Amino acid sequence: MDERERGAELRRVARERFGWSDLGAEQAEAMQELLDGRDVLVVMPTGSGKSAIYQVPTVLLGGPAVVVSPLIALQRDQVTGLRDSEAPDAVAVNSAQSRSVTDEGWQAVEDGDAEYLFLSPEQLARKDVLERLRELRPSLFVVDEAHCVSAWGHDFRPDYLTLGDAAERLGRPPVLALTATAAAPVREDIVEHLHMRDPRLVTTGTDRPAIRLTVHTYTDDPSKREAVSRWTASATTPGILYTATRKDAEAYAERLREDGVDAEAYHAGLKAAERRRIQDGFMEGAPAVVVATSAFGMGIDKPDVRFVAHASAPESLDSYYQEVGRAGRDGEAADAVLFYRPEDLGLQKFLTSRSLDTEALRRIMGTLLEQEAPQSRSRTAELCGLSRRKAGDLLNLLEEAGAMVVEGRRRAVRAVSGRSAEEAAEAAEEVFERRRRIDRSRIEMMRGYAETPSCRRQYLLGYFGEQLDAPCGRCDVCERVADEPGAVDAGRADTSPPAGEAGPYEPNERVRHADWGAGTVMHMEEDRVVVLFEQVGYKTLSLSAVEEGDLLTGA
DNA sequence: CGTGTTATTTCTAAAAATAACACGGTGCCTTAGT
Repeated sequence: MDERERGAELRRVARERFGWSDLGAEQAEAMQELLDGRDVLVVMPTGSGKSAIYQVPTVLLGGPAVVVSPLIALQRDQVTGLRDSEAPDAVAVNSAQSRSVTDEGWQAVEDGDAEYLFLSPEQLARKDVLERLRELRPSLFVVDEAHCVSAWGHDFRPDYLTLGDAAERLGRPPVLALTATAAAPVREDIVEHLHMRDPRLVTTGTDRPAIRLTVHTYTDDPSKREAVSRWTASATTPGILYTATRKDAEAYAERLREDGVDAEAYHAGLKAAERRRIQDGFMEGAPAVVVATSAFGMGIDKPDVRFVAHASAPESLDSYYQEVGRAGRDGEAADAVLFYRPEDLGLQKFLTSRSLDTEALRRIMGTLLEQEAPQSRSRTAELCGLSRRKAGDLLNLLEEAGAMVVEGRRRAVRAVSGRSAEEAAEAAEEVFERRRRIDRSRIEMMRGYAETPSCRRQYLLGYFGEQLDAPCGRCDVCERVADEPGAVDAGRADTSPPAGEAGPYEPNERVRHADWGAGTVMHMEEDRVVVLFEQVGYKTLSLSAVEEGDLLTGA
């Protein structure tokens, strides 16, 4: 079958089985690549049909799709959605349903009655689950919300980092990673840890022009709180107000209710039933405002959210834009407002600062070096007297440092010879330090967005590796410039280098810094340049200082 | 890292300043006992 026939076949299945009359160019392209057996990384906004990209090819490939999904609630929604359609059925395997439901699910997939199997990364860390999956000969390995690999894998949910091994143990079908937003370091994390091979990148672009971007800056906490409450109380609903803590979520919700707003707090400290009630209610229109920590939002595809406000800044622009992206999916105007106080970033610094047990790291490496044959991860943990969880974290670091490899169908771990435990541990510490530097620099980019004197959308898109040639005209900076007396180009915050007069650096250009090594230019402003360095993360440099010291050279 | 609460101190007994301390986000899973 040539490419054209396959395209027609894809469209026929999409129409007849799923009721989709047409496929987007990017959707079709990604599906074709999968049918050709290639790995694909898809970066597309939620609501643009990312799920279709695996659902349609699965029908043609003749084997079930294994779909990794971060939340059980999300799995449930997806399974229900597929059951209610003409499309093939789906089942989930997780701890929240009874044993018999899970057994029936497995049976349905084994009998060919269901084509999609949803599970969490934790399920895929289980030997029995992997073996059962391998016998199913899956045709696709799909990782939904793939930014979780990067956002959660390094600490919160370490099993995200071993998904690449899981894919290999179940027969290594083509790997598809799906996410709405992913800046360069996040994409690299995804590709590396899912062991993607020469992946095709398919993206529709990150910009959401209908969302108006605004930042309000405060010097003290009480006036910020007052402003947040007032703004939210008078905003067009439905909307989401994000807070940094559970306590703040409760406090703001209370205050808004006093002001007559139908608002409810949402965070991970609530009972599951309560969370479900609030989320379902919000989808139906009441409450009109959800005041939430970052626990709220994944999988929420409500078209008419009119605002996403932040009572304080999150730890990265990745998280910020992920949350902001829940506004205005219907394409109508929506607001993204950040209430900013520099001090708020202190909490984010705390939350992202994990510590490393260097003694345990040396112990586990020493144990690995003593082994004559490769051992399983859990056996290694046992030998060192560490929890499976902690040993897993350390092994992930050692693997990234190249001090340990995972081999064979059983994915046993083995030390790489030629280095002492001390040397290997130091290399792993360096990997850890590098990540910490990058985490810190991501916080600094959040600061940079809040404090930029130029167009916010240009800054934001530059962060995601995309270039917006002219200032957007739909952010507070652009609008402020338009209001200034003597504004020439009405409505444009044109602080970027004038067109035609090329600045010294171009976005995406590879550069090298005397101290920080190799990097990529992300964003240019009149007198500053933002560079993403491989070893130290994001840095904002003054152009005059760069030129004076000859700090950046082409690479 | 910053904030709010509690404990301690202080040019010596009532109040105020300072120091010490606790707290802060995201979800799987497991399994015994109602």
